[in-house]
Amino acid sequence: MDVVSPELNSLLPDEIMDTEAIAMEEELPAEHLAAPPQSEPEPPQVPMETELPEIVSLCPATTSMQITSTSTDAQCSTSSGTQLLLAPSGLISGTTTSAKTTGPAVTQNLPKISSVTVPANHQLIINKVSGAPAAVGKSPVSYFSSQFTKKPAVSTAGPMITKLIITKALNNKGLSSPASVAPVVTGRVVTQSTPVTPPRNLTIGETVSTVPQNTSGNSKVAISPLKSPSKLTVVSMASQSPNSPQKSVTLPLSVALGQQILTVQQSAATSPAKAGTCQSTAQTVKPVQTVGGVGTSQFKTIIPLTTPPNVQQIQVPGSRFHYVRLVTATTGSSTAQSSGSTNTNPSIQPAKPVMMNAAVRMSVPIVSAQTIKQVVPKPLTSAAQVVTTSQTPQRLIMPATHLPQIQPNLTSLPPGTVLAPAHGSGNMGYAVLPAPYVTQIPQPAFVTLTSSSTFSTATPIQTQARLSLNGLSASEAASRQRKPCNCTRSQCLKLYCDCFANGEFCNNCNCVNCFNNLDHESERLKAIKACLDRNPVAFKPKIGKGKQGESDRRHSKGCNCKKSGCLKNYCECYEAKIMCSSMCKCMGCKNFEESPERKTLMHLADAAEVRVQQQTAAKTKLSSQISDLLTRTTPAITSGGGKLPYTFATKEVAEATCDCLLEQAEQAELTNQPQAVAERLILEEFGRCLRRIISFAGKAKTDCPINC
DNA sequence: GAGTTTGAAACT
DNA sequence: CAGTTTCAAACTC
Repeated sequence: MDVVSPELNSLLPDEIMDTEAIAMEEELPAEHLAAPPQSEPEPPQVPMETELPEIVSLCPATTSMQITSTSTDAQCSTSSGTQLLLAPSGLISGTTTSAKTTGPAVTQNLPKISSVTVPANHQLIINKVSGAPAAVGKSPVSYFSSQFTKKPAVSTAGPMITKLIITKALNNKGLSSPASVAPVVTGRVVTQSTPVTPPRNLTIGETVSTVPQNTSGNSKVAISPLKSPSKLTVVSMASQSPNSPQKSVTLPLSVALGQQILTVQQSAATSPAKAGTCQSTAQTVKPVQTVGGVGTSQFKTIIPLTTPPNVQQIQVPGSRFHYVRLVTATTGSSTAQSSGSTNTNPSIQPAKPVMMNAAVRMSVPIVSAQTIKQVVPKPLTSAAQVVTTSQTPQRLIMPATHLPQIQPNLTSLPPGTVLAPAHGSGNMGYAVLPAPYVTQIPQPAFVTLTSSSTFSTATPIQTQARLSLNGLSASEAASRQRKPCNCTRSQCLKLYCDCFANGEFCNNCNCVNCFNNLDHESERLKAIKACLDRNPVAFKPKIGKGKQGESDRRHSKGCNCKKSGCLKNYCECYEAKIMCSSMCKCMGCKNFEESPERKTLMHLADAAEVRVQQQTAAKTKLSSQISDLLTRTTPAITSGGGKLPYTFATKEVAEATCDCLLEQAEQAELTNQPQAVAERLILEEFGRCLRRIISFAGKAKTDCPINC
């Protein structure tokens, strides 16, 4: 599968990138769109992902549109009749049957879609379908359905841009394990389009095993068009014919989630011939986990959930992530959720049962956008295994119960919002995790994605990608992890709480009576809903990212400072390192371009930063000098079997040591350390110098046994 | 670390 | 929508 490089992706038109510019649901007339050319024969298999010469965006105003992919190289195939159901919000689900299969909660009231990538040789027809799934929301739901229709392949040259989508049809029905969960991964897919070139770097190994049951491939893909993720790409729509034996698919998918890029590879015990095709199969889903990487990186964990038969979701956290949803097709009769029942669009067919079982791990280190690195295979053995490692910011996907109520506001949820199926009830439930203020909060993150089928021994491939986040380098992002909150009264369920506001569970915080955790999911959901009721964009990033870079960043709402002059961190603009704008209602603002106070502050900050860098460099240099001197100095004095240690304390070494001590003293002074602390630091530094000298002395002794 | 200041969020 | 209160972070001592 070919994916477009991040650079190319960044060049995409804003219309495509900016989901806000695309209003789907609300702006569209209620009337149905023309029925998709359902009659048009579908090839048994449809390329799962294609290279598109151009990016297709779904325009809100259009009642009916047809998107055609002219690219070749389709790698994934879907069975005929495969449809994409596009939730207004940009969630996209594919199904071969009807709107029934569409998870109501997912497709409902999600107004924006940025773009869709259609399998090569196929046309994507998008229709608006009115009618609310009975079980779903309070208000009638209108949504769009799309259908892939085969189209003549057109060869294309040069890099193509493909937008994200990872899809998997899931269905628990017929599976032995009711608790199985279908993992859903979503994100922007970025692939490099060289047809021949295998996907690089990030890979999600996904093994899929088919089930003999009636599991014609139905795959739904729910994609959140959240702001940043504006680029949405439907990558895979796979369906497998019911009769086809177990087919496996090795399917590389590149997925860029927000700024994060990762390549997804599906592999199944399949014949090579089948490679490159995406097949939806009955699968049981393994718990999905995202594992955070190292050090400061942020990792997220998805906890295995019991899910309702047809809905599986996974969220890939991380700021610019969109929630992706893998929806299991339901058996036509039972589940049928409502969306189908009310559907007036004749083109929509009942969904076929699909089951899926997979474990997914994602590893997406965020670093440089241009850099995509390494793939490290890491098999997952236990379906129930929940992996998580590191320390800090964790993002958990957890079961929730009342999401339908929140659904209408899904579009307001920030990237990274987590939707997870609820336990028990047949109703769709989600845990909603709003994402961070993207532009404000660095998200050092390593997300590991791995998916493997339960029945397959194929080794999942773990990949990593490094992408820049909000213009921050990896080190910056890592160094600016969110602070633990100290909430005492809000139960961490109000926007006062940074954790909550950023869509994260409290972890290692100092809060009191915290409800922002797995144990209080219902309260948390209510709180989220309340926040969204008050402000539909409560979880959206406050600082918009300018098209041209940082200079265009501005506070969406503006500050309201009165006493701080907007030159303290009380001011959200100043805190975000942006200048106040006309949006602000501040008084006595000094946070503007020509402000002398601001310039002074900036200079001081710069000077301080330079100072720190100089000190670090000086210390490093001195250390290296000491080491160098110790290695080069060869005193003539020897004793017995070797040189006496003190003979290494030459004048140069002594001077360098003194420099180190002075440097340490200076640092202590600069940081206003008490004298006692300063003395201790100096002594410790001296100890380190001595150890180094002794170490080299010992080394020299052993290194030159002849002379010594 | 305790107390104060500040402005966003929440409430009326 | 404006005024007030609540809240937690930022800041000061």
